Order: sequence, then structure tokens, then C-alpha cells
Amino acid sequence: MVGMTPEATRTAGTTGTTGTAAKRGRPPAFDRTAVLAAATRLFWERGYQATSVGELTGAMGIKPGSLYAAFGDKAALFREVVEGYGRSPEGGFVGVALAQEASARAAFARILREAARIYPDPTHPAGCLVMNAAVNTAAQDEEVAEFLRGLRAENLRLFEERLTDAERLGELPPGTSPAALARYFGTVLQGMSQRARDGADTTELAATAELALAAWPPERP
Amino acid sequence: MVGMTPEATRTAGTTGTTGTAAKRGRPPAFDRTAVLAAATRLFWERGYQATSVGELTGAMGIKPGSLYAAFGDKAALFREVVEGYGRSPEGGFVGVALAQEASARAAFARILREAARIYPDPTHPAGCLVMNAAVNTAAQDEEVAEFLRGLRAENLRLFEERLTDAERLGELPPGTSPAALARYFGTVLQGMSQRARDGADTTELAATAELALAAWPPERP
DNA sequence: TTCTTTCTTGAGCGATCACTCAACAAATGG
DNA sequence: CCATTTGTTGAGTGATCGCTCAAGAAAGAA
Repeated sequence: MVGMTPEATRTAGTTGTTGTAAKRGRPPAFDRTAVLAAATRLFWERGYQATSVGELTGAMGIKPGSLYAAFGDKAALFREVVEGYGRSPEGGFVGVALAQEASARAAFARILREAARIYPDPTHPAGCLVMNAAVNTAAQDEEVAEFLRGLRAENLRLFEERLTDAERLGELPPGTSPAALARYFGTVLQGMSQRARDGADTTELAATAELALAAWPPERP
Repeated sequence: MVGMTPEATRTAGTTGTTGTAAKRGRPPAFDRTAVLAAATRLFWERGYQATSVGELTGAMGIKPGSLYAAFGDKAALFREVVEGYGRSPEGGFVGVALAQEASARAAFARILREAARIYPDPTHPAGCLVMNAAVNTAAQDEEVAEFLRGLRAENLRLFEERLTDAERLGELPPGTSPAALARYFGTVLQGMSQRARDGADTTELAATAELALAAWPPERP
């Protein structure tokens, strides 16, 4: 059932009216990015398993046949949703901060403060999609759980990488290992995502972020 | 369907051979605490929604009819499981530490260090049952989600209460509000639970606990 | 026009979901 | 003994799950 994954299901364009060479066959009746956005909202809100295909087709405005023809199956749709989420501002702010900030401390301070703003933002479901969908998957969905675990592990690896650089530059508090600090900030970030889902607002999460940063003494300019 | 909650479903005794007055009718064929333990493991491992009644009856060694006669329905069984979990060492260590430790700092240090030991303990499912079951509930299970949110909120309230006492005694770092510190530790604890489910071991979580405690300057003896 | 390709549609697949119930079994009270 | 109460059992409820498929529709290619 899985494993045939047709590579020919790319429609690419958002509106489709771009000047690319015309395609054969009947064109899709839906905007791929629009229906992906609808699916994203649902998965973000309810998680992977708790979101049914029926709810998905309802929110996306397409029939099951179209969904399976365009995306493969529920798991493949979810993976595509997560990929898109990682490229969005709400899902990609961590990578952006790590890449843009000059010092490691500035990067992690920005990450925590932006999380305090983004996670409880009422214009989208609360928390981080990847962290939300984390817990509680049935035995049958083990592949999806492993996929999500991998994403979180990759995030921790990026944290550690950045902090190892910081250690070489003498930015770290004495006696602190980069790995330990990376896992600490990862833990706080996961906690903040879950707190947001429990209704924590920006003010509360911002205070948490500042307290969490106290584990790291201020920079000496 | 809900709301009739028969109060007559108490069998109380573990083995039943205690000297209480004999009961009418056919005695249960199963040990109530034993089957509750089996249900606890399953809910702890998979969460509420991802655990099916079929899996429950299989692990508990009873038929659906017996389950519904003895516990009401899936949600009521889950609530009874959570109550028992809260009275167990693994689920109740937070309350014990808050009650037993003399200073607030000692209490929270103990909470975080015990969490680092308990959450990844391989003799039971990883993390905290209440925090695990938190995320991702379908719309139909909103009552269960609300029940769990309430438990976590109550925990935060206990944190804040303890820290308000600490503030009156001058134990708190200057400029820190008890509520903010309570939410910070609650956030770290939630993150540690989730990290444990992602495979974090005691050593890693202990290091995280010490870093988290750095937000609170050491006591002056 | 006709052929080929691609997508949509509506019906429906078997499996599983939480849950129920009549019939039977085992205990106590009289 | 019989009546009552309580528990177990096996079969089975309708609903929903993820998913499939033949038939038809809309496009370009010939």
C-alpha cells in the first residue's frame, strides 16, 4: 500500500496561471496551497491521529478520491503539511533566529521571546504543530510518531551545534556543556508550546522566557 | 449518556477477603486494582483517545460488558485511572515534595530532580500521564481534555501558593513574582515530561533540572 | 473529431470504534 | 428450597475509520 509514492503528483504553482508549459489532462479544481493550509490548521489544532480524513476533506472542500489522488494518503498529506509548516514564519522562526543572530545568546533569547509571541497567537492554533502532534500516537501510527521524533531531534541537534560554536568563542557560562544547554532550551520550548495549548498568553510566556534565560548569565559587552 | 454516574460501583477492597460485611450477588471475577493498573499502563503509554476499549479489555483480561458494568464508560475508567495515578509515587511526587520540604527552593529542587529520575524510569511508560494525555484530543473528547487541563491548572495553583508563601518569607529572588516563577517551573516540568517521551534519560533530565534551577539563586544559609 | 491523460465524483469497501443487551452464573437472604 | 442481587458472557448495535474504484468530465495532442 505504501511504497509506490507517485512522484508525478506535483502541481507546484499556487494559482497555476504562471508561464510554465501547459500540462496534459484535466487541471485540478482546487488550489493546492489553499487546501494544504486548511489541512495544516486541522492537524495543528487536533494532531495527526485525532484528525479524520472526513474532517480533512470537509475543511479542504474536496472529496476523498481527490485527496488520495493528490497527496497519497493521510500520512503523506501530514508530512507535506509539516514541510510547509517548517517553511512558514510560525514554524520556522527557530531556524531563522539561529541563522541570523550574531551571538548564541542573542539567538536563544530571540527564540524564546518569539515563541512567547507566536505560540499563543490567536490567529492560528496554539503551540508548535510538531510538538503538539508529538505525544500519544497509537501503535499503528508509529511511523508518523518516528517522523516527528526525528524532527524534534534535528532541532535539538541544531541547538547543540550552535552552542558548540558558542563554547569555542567563550560565550558559554563556565562549566556548562553545549549539549546540556541545548537540551535545556529545547525542554523549555516544548513546555512553552504545551503551556500555550493550555491557554497561556503572550505575557505569561514572555515572563517564562526571561526566567529561562536567567540560566545563562548576561553577555559582557 | 453521561450524568447518571452510579455511585454504587464501589467494590473498594483489593483482594476482597477483608473482614467487611459480605456483599450480595455474584462477586467480581477480577481484582479491581489489578485491572486498573493494566488500564493505567495503557492510558499512560498511548493517551486517552489512542487507547481503544478493545485494547483495554484485552490488557485487563475482562470483556467489554464487565468493563462497562464496573467502570461506567471509557471516560469514567480514565478518570478513575488518573485518580489512582495521582495517589501513586510516580504521579504524586510533586504534592509530596511541596508538603514535605521546609523551604520553597528545596521543594522545587526536589521536584525537578525527582522528575529527572521518575519520568524516564523504564519500569513504567515515560513522562507524566496527565501531561502526556494533554495534547491532541478530538472535538468529541472535549470533556476529557477539560478534565486534564483542570488537573494541570490545579498543579500550577499549588506551585503559586507555595511560592507566595516563600515570597512572604523573603525566599524569592528580588523582582520575581510567585506566579511567574510557578509558571516557569510548570513549563520546565511539562517540557521534561515530553523530553522523557522522546527518549531522554535520567542523566540528561538531571542536567536540565540543574540548569532550570539556575533561574533561582542559591539559598543563603 | 478522436485519443490520451488527468482529475472529480459518488458509492461503498472491510475494519474498527465505543458501547449494549439478553441469557446465564454465582453469590446472599429468606 | 426459591427469590434477589450482582457479574460474566458472546453476539452484535450503528457509526465512523482510512481508503478504493469505476464512471464521467475536462483539458491538450493527434
